[in-house]
Amino acid sequence: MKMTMKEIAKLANVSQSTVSRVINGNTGVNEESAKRVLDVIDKVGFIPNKAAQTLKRSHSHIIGVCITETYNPYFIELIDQLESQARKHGYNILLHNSNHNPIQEWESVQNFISRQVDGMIIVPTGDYNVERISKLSTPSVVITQNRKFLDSVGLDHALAGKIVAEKFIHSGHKSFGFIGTEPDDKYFGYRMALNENGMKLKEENYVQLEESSTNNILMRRDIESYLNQVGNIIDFTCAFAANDIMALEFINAAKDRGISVPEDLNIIGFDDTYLAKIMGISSIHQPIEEMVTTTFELLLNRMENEVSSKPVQIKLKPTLIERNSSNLVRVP
Amino acid sequence: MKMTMKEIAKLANVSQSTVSRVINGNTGVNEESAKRVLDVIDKVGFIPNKAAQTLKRSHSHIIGVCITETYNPYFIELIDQLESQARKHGYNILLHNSNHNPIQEWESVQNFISRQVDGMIIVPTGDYNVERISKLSTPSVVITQNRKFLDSVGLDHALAGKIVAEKFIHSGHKSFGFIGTEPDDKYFGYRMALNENGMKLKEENYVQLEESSTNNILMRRDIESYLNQVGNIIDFTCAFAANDIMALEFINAAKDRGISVPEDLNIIGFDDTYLAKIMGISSIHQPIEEMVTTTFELLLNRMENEVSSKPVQIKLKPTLIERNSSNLVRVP
DNA sequence: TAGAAATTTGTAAACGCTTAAAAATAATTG
DNA sequence: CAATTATTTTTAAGCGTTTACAAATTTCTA
Repeated sequence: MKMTMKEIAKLANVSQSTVSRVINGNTGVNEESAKRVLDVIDKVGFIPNKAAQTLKRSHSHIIGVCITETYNPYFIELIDQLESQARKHGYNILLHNSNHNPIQEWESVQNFISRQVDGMIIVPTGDYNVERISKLSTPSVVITQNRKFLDSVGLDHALAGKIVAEKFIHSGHKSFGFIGTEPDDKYFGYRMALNENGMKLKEENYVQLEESSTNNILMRRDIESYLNQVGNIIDFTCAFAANDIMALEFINAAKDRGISVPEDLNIIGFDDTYLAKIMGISSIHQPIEEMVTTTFELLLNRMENEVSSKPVQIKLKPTLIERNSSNLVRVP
Repeated sequence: MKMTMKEIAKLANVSQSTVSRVINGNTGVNEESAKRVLDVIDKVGFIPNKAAQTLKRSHSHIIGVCITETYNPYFIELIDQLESQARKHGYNILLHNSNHNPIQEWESVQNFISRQVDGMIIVPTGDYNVERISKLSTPSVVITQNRKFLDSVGLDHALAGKIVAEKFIHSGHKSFGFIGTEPDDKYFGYRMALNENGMKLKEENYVQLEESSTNNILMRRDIESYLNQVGNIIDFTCAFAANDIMALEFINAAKDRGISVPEDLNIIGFDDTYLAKIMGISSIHQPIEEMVTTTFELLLNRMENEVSSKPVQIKLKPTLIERNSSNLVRVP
């Protein structure tokens, strides 16, 4: 049932190379024999073997994608964009999930190489592998904040922190919180902007979640334990959460203890996923479509033009989408 | 920089076939030459070309996965399981999204074939392509309710409907609603169980959403328009929603009009995604991990044993996870 | 209408690997 | 130690394409 070009050739009474020519756009093949070939092809249903094509042409039209998790809906929107834009450019996606594990990430990269991917798009687990990835001959771009070794596209997280800080200050808040895992650019940008405005982010107002609490049960547990620790008294009237899930979980946990949002507490999330949209949570918008478009521009450029210029770092501007959770009602 | 076996062979002073043997598990190759080869390999960093392997061995160790959408978080958990279980079995995932479009779905299948995938896992757009897929020589299994032409694994949706109906009846409800797109097995199972218990699902209590409202803005709009149509008077005290997003959106829309859940209205969703978990929505649990495990059992069996027995249909049992949204408080 | 030019077709090598079969080498045995 | 047998290595063909090059056919030109 699985046909090869050779058999098509025989059936159509032409040589294999003619069949090949017909398939790849007809250059210099007579109308009539082309038609004969096409007829045979669609009668017997021939589909060319891309493994052979890849071997011969030495490119696969596959792009390897490695992300770090799927729990955060942000990644889903990313996958979605990646898949559809790749298709638009004639590429397929080989999808891997590193689960934040650098070893798994490196294995994925090796796998990509062995599959002769034409390019890689990686949401890195950290800085562990980026340098050696940059040494590879396969072009890659990284979706994240600045990485010096590779083309990268990401959001200006520090600016995001600043925007949130200023929004809170402007609303009249005086005490501030932060909800997240390890301190990152968002956090530093936020804190710095507060300082610049004569405000302070107190140590004890950092609701720190375990890096590994990548699933909601653990995340909620971390939040509960914070709230217990402070005796259910939240010292801040507004907080910036490192992603929408955290924002939502915190809102829920607070609500269970009689603290309501936005009346007693303002919250701004991050990513602007559909979670935020559905639940009316203010959030920093990540322009995912634009990020992916840019990613492909960089990648296709390297792939098609074999350029080996200095890596370029693209930082997109965050915007604050205001919804109900940061509507000052009576807080300060 | 990209090495081939030939070059490794030269560097290690052996023939190509020896290199090949070393790579594929050493059978009948002398310790010493094996070591020499291995040394060269890890010095120069050789990674075998899988396109060539695929061509020669005529299998790719790739499984093609085609889903219908990514908006519903259910699919994400599915992708996640699919990817990790595939990897566990030594396969990679080529991911496509048909966006509910049968034409795109068929293109994906063709693409899979041309890439010599060893198997396909498909969440079908409907019945459009299943028959011709079953005619292909590549084994496939479909994740959905019963399909006669292919191995399939899915939940017993009718039973899910029945479980929900009985739960509502048992709680003392007298008037029932349904929120979903087109009528499906869930709906029929729900309605039938109601009838069997002397209850009725009124036509006007079917909150019908557009099939295409696959993104939240449209879904919310459909709900709003239903509520406006009935003058904000909801005639039912409990409703079964075809997925968790619909459940959540309906709860939010109702809440905005002063109808609160579970006090005035009980809601049970479907899929038991993390949305339901985070928001405390009762939901019919889809045992995704088990579904995927079963899927791989079926697929690997066909792939490895080349069996061509009758397609088997596996129907898993749904379970109701009760949370706050169906806690009877004062409704009937 | 012969010869040149243009078009169409076919032949064969190559892409990087695996593997059956042949060849070379080493180990065993009477 | 020659003959067998067992082990290790190499040779070469082939997987299904693409493509440079040569060969054949058609079309044009004087």
